[in-house]
Amino acid sequence: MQSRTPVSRAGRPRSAAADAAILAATRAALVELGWSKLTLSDVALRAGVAKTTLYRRWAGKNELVVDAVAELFDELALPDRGSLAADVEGVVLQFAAILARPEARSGLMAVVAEATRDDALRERIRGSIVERQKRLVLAGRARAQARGELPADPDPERAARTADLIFDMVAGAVVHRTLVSAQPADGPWVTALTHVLLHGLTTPSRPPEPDTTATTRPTDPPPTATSRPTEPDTTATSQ
Amino acid sequence: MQSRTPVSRAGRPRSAAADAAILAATRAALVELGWSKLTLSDVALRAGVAKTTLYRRWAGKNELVVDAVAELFDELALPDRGSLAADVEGVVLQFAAILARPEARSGLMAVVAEATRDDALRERIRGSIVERQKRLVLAGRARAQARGELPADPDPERAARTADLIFDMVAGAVVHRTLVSAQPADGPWVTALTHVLLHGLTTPSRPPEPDTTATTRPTDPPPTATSRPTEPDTTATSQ
DNA sequence: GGTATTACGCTACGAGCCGTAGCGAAAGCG
DNA sequence: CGCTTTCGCTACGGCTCGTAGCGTAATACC
Repeated sequence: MQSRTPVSRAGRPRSAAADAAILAATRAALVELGWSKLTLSDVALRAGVAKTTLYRRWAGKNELVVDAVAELFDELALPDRGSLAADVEGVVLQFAAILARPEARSGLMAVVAEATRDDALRERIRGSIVERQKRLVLAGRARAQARGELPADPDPERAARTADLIFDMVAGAVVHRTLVSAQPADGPWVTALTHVLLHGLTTPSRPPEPDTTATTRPTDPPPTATSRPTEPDTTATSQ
Repeated sequence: MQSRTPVSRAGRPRSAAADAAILAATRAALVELGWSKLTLSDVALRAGVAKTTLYRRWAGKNELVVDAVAELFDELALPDRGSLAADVEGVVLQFAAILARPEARSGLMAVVAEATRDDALRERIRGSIVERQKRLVLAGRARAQARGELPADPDPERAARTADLIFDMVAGAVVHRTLVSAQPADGPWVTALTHVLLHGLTTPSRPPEPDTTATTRPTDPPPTATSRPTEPDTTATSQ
């Protein structure tokens, strides 16, 4: 992550256990305190190490949190559910489950925000998280093309752009739904997302569901579980 | 925003000019310093007001930045370009232009990150920014349905969910593209996004070069010369 | 086993920001 | 003209930051 051991140098080696303890303590602190109230002194205390040890390994809060959050996304895997739509839904649900965890929510968005003014940090995020998970898109596309569900794209560069687009759409939608709209990315929502992604808005929803009532009505996902918290907000200032 | 004036109370009224100066100063500070290094003392200095005045109007950094950023999004408008695809592209390009501004980038994501641990702040964001701009989705859908480009949805609740989904997909994709992938949401990209949104991945966008000019008409930008903004980066990972 | 080298824990420190309190003065309202 | 509220200013305790210095612990090399 932050230390690549070129060869074994002389002297006392760094404790790998301390690394794990620090990253775990960082996630715990993110859960309890969130980004802005998280202090490195507190993380050091939780991890049972000295504050100076933290500064010897990470340049600051940003880099530490990136590494702590990146570990969360390594558990993503591409299931084989038999169809492209099912595969997409499976991955999106996994991604949503990770984003439902508070340490991922506050940590990820905060470092992304910081990365807008720090090129090195942004590259760290891209290398540690984004590029590492783009494999899911590539594998899913390849499998779907093998199944004949997606047209093969002979142009490799164009295919790369499409993969980037898919990643931005899927990851962005889940993040926005979870963090901004503050609603769960649950089964029905993921189904609707997948449908738009594969067939677009102009194609009516899937026809299964030998209905009980509708004639023209395309089936729709069951009603969402959680209702919306409609909180009045005073907005008055324009300019 | 933070104070709704029920009626004109007695006493010296708050300076509206100070409000504008403070919000402008906040945006300027966001550009120069970013979120984490922004201090309220600095904002007060830039705005030419006392620090205590800031605290009399806003509870803290979070609320101040939300209001400062919210003003940026009020300039969004739905153009009438004659077709749904063109309308969508127009709005998305406007949104991308706003997100290209550094004060929007760092400020918006930072408050979203903070909102993960602050329900009141999240509602403030939703009320001040998100819900206020969802009108674009509703208006665009209505116009497209009037044109016959989209099927009308008789179920209002289902229509609302679809509008939410569209908003999450579009806003999320632009945000992810701009802030995480760190690539411009420019014309070609927006065109591809719009195509997937309307027709899905299973519909091939442009056949691999059947003839000279593409068949699909409205606003068809050339395939572009694949600008790769690969930026050099140190990624000097630690000792 | 001895020595060099590095990591670690601990303490202490100046610097900066936070958020609040108190004061006198200024600016509208009736 | 009083009354009420805001404004600018100063000051303050409290907190966190990031670094320096020191003695100690753990390993590699000879």
